[in-house]
Amino acid sequence: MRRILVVEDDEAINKLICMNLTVAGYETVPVYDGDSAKNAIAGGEAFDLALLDVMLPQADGFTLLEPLKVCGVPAIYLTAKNDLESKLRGLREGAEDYIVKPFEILELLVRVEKVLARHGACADVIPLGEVEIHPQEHVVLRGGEAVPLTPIEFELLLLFAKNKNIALSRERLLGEVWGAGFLGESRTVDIHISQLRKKTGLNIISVSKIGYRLEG
Amino acid sequence: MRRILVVEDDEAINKLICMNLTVAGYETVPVYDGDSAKNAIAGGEAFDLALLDVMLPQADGFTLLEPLKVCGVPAIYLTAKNDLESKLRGLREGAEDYIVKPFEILELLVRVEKVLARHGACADVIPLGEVEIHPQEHVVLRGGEAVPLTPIEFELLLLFAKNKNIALSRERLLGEVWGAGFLGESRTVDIHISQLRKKTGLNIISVSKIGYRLEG
DNA sequence: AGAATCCTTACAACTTATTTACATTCTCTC
DNA sequence: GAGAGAATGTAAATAAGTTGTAAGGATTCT
Repeated sequence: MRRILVVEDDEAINKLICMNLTVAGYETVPVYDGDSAKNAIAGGEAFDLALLDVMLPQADGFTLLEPLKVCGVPAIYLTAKNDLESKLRGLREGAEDYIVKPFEILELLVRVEKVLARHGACADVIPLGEVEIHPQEHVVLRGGEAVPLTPIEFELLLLFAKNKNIALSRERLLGEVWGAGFLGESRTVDIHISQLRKKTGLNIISVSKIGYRLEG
Repeated sequence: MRRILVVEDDEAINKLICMNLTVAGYETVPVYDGDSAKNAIAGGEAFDLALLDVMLPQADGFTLLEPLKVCGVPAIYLTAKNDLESKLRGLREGAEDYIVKPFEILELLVRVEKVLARHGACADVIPLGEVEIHPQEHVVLRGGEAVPLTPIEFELLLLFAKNKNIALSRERLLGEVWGAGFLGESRTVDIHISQLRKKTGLNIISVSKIGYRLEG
């Protein structure tokens, strides 16, 4: 799910925006002044997009562009004034788009959609401690280094990542990774788990008589 | 120098736009109705951007989007009416931006600049290490030397270039390069990959059981 | 007809999966 | 808490499956 930072001091407008974005299927993080916005950005939470009011208490919208750029988060400006100069400044300094209030909420949604589509390709990582899974690339990194995983190992890891801290039975693992029709009664699952542990260093715990659980 | 197609039936506005773009250092091609626009687009002249009035004699602006998309030319819509529905339609169907008349010429210039900056990287040349793809000219260079690629090889390469570092399944490759209805179950994809590797020297990695990934 | 391109076949080289086997750890009862 | 028995960990061997690529025949384009 895409996370959108909404920086807007007018509470009513902020809520309106967040509500509509939520309905449209986005996760929103509302923030009401420049400093809180800075903290949110610096705080390590990864956002896919920021909506920025230009006129803010404390830091104004423009000063937020720089830290956002560093993190690779695109921004759309909102402003009450149809002021050419501030439009130009925003766009020139790296904002992806600019919308003048009062705006139609639908137009906002479409512009959000477009900006996300343009930036979309790169926002797909599952972090797991020092390990990162990149499903699109079909690549797993450990401390920045690529870990060579076989197809079954990759599928297994993905399944564990999606069910962190949940015990998965051998039957379930066989069913989801190998497919329904697996015959040979054996220790197959255990061997692959062993390999996964060795290669990724992840804390995959055996749950006696049941199966395994990824702790994290 | 960037070439911009200006499609606008109002002669005064068209001239105004062209003049300003020219001063800003662009080459402009003014056109005054939908059919002439279609001809210009089909005529093989490569444009870097199109400014499209929505309300045109003959073809309306929307019908021009499709041929532009095929050639990879981004578009900005211009319209006299602040009409939400047409805005949404334009953006959804692939326009890069939308400007409502009367607009400040400076804002137009900045938005043109931004769209060109976004497309600049991918429209003309796609660099891939010592290999360069020129999509418009349908040419691939390796260390300055032309590499003779067959049509399928070229399409494959383009798809990989657009999805650098993303694992593409054989099914996806077959679907996008060969078209939906490909029957013969076979090793066809692998053979063409093999050729591509040999001809371009690119690092196309096999992703076991899945397909291939271009690393770069 | 000639040339280019594409697909299939075929087999070698390589990668991955499973089994076997034994060491180790865990669990549960007494 | 000790010990028997069951469950798990894992190395190595074997089996199964995938991929690389050369060669040849079919098809289309010129």
